[in-house]
Amino acid sequence: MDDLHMLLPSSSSRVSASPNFTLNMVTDLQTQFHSHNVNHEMKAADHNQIQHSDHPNSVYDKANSYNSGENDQAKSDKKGGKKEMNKKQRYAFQTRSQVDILDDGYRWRKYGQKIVKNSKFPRSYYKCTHKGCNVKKQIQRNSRNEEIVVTTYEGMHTHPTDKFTDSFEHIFAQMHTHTTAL
DNA sequence: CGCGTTTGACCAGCGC
DNA sequence: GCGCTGGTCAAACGCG
Repeated sequence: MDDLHMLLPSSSSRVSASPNFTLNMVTDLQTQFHSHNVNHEMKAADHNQIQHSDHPNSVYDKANSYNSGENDQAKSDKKGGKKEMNKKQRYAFQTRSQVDILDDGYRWRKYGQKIVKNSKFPRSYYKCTHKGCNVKKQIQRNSRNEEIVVTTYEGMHTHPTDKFTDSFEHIFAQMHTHTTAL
């Protein structure tokens, strides 16, 4: 669990020259961890644990019954009858950043924002804009620590990143250097 | 003009 | 059944 609480020092998240660079590191790291089988993958259960560590009455408890798959399908499914849910892969991680928007190499379109209970900050909902890719993510700032941004990914991208093709090793090395446990 | 954001409305699930 | 809450839609709007 410790390795899931990957936080960048705020100083490195505030690289003024290229703020996106560090943020890219954070999000892409998760992907890389996944592909490297280092067990940094976080699923719904882990996700809840994380939230529980911050909010015993986490609103994320409902995440386990999360019901949205492909949007159009989900919509018709809702009308025609419910299906089993809980099938979508969800990955959550926390980053320490001054900005909410993590540029992870994919293009996202914001489709909603909600005030959620137990949080001072609104939760933002994004969809991947790539054609045929239904990945979503939620971004929410931790109400107890404003520096911490919780990002929840749902689904797997069906396409490579639009950018960020630089050598990851360099970034990965830096990430290890800056990673701290909660 | 195309794409992304904002924001109020709507809907479904859940607890009481 | 009702109200609360979270998630999504979609029209209006902004920006390059």
